[in-house]
Amino acid sequence: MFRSVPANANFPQLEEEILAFWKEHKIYEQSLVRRAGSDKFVFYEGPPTANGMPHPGHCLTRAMKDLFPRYKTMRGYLCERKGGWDTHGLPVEVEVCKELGIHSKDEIEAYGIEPFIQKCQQSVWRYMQEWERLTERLGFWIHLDEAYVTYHQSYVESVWWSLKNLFDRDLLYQGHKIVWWWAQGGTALSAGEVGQGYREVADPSVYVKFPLVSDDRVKSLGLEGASLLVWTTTPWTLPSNQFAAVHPHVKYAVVRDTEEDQKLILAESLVEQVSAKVKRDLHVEEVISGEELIGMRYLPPFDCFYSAHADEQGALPEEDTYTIQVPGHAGPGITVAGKDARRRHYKKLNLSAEVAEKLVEKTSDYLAWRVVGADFVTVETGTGVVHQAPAFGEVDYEVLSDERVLFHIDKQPELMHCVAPNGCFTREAPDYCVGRWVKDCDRDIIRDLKSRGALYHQEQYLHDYPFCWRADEDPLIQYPRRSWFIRTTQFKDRMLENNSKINWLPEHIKDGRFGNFLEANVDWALSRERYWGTPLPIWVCDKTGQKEAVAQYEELLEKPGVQGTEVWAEAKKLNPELPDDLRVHKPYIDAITYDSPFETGGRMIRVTEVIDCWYDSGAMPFAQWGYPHQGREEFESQFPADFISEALDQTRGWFYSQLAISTLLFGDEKSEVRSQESEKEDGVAFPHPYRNCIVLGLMLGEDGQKMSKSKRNYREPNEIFDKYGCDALRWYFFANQSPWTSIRYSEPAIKDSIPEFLLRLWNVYSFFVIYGNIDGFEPNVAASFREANAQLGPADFDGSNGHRPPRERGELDRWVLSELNRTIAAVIERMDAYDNYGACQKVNEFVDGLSNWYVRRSRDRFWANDKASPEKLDAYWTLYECLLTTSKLVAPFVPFISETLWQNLAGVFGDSTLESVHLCDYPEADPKAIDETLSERMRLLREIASLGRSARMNAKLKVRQPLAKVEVILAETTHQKWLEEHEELLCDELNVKKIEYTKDAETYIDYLVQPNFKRVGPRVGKLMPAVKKALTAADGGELLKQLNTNGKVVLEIDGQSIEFDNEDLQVRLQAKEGWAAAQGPTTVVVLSTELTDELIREGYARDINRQIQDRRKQLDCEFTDRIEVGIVTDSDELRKAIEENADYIKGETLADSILFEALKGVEPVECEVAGVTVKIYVRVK
RNA sequence: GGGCGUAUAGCUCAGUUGGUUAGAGCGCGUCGCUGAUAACGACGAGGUCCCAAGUUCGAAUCUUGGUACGCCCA
Repeated sequence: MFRSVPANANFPQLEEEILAFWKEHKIYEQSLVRRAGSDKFVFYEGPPTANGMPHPGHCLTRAMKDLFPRYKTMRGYLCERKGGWDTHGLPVEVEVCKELGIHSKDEIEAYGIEPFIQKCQQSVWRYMQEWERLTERLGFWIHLDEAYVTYHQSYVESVWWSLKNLFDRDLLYQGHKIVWWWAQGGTALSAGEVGQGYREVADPSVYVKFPLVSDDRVKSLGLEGASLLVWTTTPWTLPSNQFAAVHPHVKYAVVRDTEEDQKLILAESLVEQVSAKVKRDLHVEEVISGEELIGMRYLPPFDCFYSAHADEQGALPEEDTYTIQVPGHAGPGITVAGKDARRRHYKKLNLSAEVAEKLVEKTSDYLAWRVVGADFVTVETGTGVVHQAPAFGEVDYEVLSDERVLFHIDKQPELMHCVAPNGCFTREAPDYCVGRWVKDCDRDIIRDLKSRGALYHQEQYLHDYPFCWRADEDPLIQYPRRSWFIRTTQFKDRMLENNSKINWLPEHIKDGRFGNFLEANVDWALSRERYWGTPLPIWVCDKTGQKEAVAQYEELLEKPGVQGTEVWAEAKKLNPELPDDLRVHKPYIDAITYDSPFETGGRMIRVTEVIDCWYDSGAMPFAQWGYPHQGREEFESQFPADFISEALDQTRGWFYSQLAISTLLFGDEKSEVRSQESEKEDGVAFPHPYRNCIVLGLMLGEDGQKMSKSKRNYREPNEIFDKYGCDALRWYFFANQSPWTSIRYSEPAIKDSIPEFLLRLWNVYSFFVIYGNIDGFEPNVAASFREANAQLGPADFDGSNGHRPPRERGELDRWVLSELNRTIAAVIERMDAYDNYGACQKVNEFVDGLSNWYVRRSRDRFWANDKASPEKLDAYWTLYECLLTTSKLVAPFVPFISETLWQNLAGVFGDSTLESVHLCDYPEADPKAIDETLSERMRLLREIASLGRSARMNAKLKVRQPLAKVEVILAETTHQKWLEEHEELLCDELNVKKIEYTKDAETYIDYLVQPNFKRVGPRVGKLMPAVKKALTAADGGELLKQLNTNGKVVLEIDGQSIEFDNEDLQVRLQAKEGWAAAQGPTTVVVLSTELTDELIREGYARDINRQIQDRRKQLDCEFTDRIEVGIVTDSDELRKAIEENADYIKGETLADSILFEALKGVEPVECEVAGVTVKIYVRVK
């Protein structure tokens, strides 16, 4: 006996039971043990941060991360799943600050870095339990107890190792980063913070003359005495000017201002605008292309640095590439682009060959105060000539960086500026500015320019400008900070190559968002002037400034003259609870110093910075194992990942950090680690660190807006689990849309998963169990296998009692088994392509067919009285196999309901079967079971039935009314004979007496012959419309006749004779007016609507039958209760109908007798049948 | 301002290499079934495939330009 199935499935409750079962029986662990030694399928968990509550978006990610490992495990792979937590970074600090009610770095330091760090460490786990519970409840199988944690010492040391590797290869360097700077508070602001502080303000906007230096080139172009007209909205940055930028492909006009008798250079398209502003005529004398201006020198408006450096030149390398030695490093040195760098730079700017050639061939150039080309220059406002102060603009700084790489590394343009970190001018600035807040000096600077005649025009300019979000009177400025960088740009090509081998889903990420991002790669600004993060493991000599990197805490302790370890020791003594991992963090690590190897008496002191927490996450492929200090074997066997999946926002986050780090560390011949992939014959180590990546869309709230707690536009995941269950949620994620569409959270849609799929499957299962139990269908008695751990594949039942091989079973059984196997094949094909959506559609179609065709058409067999009839047993065995296999098929998608099914259906075998469906192998399609012809035939049969119903509907003839016959016209008669053999089924389905396949179809229909566009189109090209017209105009029946006798049709079209064979033509059928008919593309069904009295009476009998059944239900009859019926009616016709069909009614309703009188002591029901009122009495015996 | 994506039925979404009746579910309407039954099924109505131009014998699909929305960056 199967366990009886509850009438109302309570999915959430069933799921809780399954969860308990999994836990108790360690099913996940067992699923791994079973695959020990199998090929690996490597999955990486992108670490979430547990310092916020999980929301439905996280459910999607975690469900997707669960699906493929489960699938691959069932397919025979060993897929270990190590959890992970991201723990460092600014968001954690911000949380703690909120809690402490403090903001600035000063306040943090006043509070004390030590307690602050400790608070950060605790805060990281605040919502840990919620996350763990969510993970478990979702059925996400992953090892949480062995999760990697980014602040753990082993993890930190692994990161250190990688950084030392980069440092030693000179891939880690110090440079400037332009940040949004709150000068009054002395701190940089994150993008998020800056974003909060924008408001509209009016700033002075000035047009300033930069006179050209009269060298030969300027003279030869007749530009002597001309000035560049430069525009800026930040006058205070003018003293720090280093370059003027033009767009190479913008036309610049040389204009004469007659009033001033002065030549000016500005973008041609802006001449009119500027002229209107200054209310003067500007006479265009000449127009030249921007690229011709490149390289011209000018006098900057202030002489803060000019006199001292104006004549300085740097060498432009003549070699394509050259090698430099890294100070303090032995070895071959590193290769740097020389002339190649210039070629690349000018190519990017799209310069004409001639100009580019000249620039590339130059051997030296001035370091500053030159015109440079830049493609960001626009001609919407200003003058088209842009003042460049690289210290105070990120874009400007990039110009400087670009310029630097053109020069020989010995002497490159340096960053020049005259503003201190407190936002006040330094002594290099003009006297009247020194020591004053920069913005306060704008007016004096303008006055100065005016007095010297350098100012051309001035106005107010309205724009959005950021202010500090906690001191809203303080404008932010962009300001350079010393920062550590990783030379990722040197690896751009390798990263692109690596990227090109990754299978991105959706595909457009590869060359779109991610590819573009890689193309625009800039060096990774690694350091953060913060507290809670992996400390940058670089120690600096206080005498010489020389540096070295350290890869391990142990290594540090072994340094000569090491001091400062007592700081940690004391803290630990004071508070023994302190996690040991903190010793590699600030402030303890900062205390550790040692003797300098570079100069006697020097001390090595750690730099103060921590690193970007994205680096932590990107280091996860090796750091999760503590590699290389430990876990070497694990890393090597778990790299690269076969599969990862995160949301779109990780493109510049985890997807990038992993790829960059992996390419830098393992992407080059010199790197010590070779991935498994590199053993392959082509020697290419790519792709790593991941081969397949599903990029999930962002999940929006119910209103289409971003999910937010305050808007309450989504439900807590737990509410969904409790209400609908997690299978419903999972199925909604997997089966409703491709995973990369940004999906709008929709509670009704989640709810719909239940009737649409889960309940449908459940009902079939429940049907099977109910009747299987009634009939005593017991596969355990019949089964011949005795092997332990059986998975109940089809072969296991061969030779069982009452079990016949499918080929001996009826057609419907063979059909559903064929569909089952086709589905298996399709699902595997889709899932191997990481297409869960396609797979789910296939599953859904099958379950629908199983429920709405197989079970429905098999009811008679299940209800047959003879419990031992072979047909009945066939039905049970077939349905049993379908359900068992389906439970395996859907196990990765809906792990709970599938487990419930399995445990009951396979449970009858006790210990000889696997105790969980998740331990089973995924089903394999049996090609022998697939019968495509049968599939096609059944599809046609169902289509005819559907058309028949449609025709009935149109003729308003309900199915309960029997009809004499229907006629079916097929355009394509291949399967007609087969269909004729299934007349009974169709008759039953459509409630008609006879089906006829009409020969002289033209009574009912017209033939419409159309070309097969796909075939004929390429052949006839432009004649296509004429062909279509000719075929439509011709007599379709005639064409068909020709086609049937000659195998071809020849038509004369536009003077050309064109031949069509069978496949070139498509025949459509069009029902003629006046018939109760319905048409499909190739089929028409016509009803014979004439009703005889006899047929009408049979319809009445069916109505009566229905009323009695209804009464049975009202009376809560058992399926097997027998009854007595009394019917009271005035209608002779109805009485006759009942008499004629008494056997039918008795059989259907289990009535022993039908009397035409009231039954004593029985409450009648009144209803209307045949247009008259009838009283029906039902007595249960 | 730049990059990427999205736009298809009232709603949520599919739509293969361009091929001539554009699909599903929900909702709505009509009906059926009544031994899966507080379920279930069938049938139907519902579409300017965002707009415009182009390529093509043929465009939801390809190209260009717009519009709206979203994300990322500035």
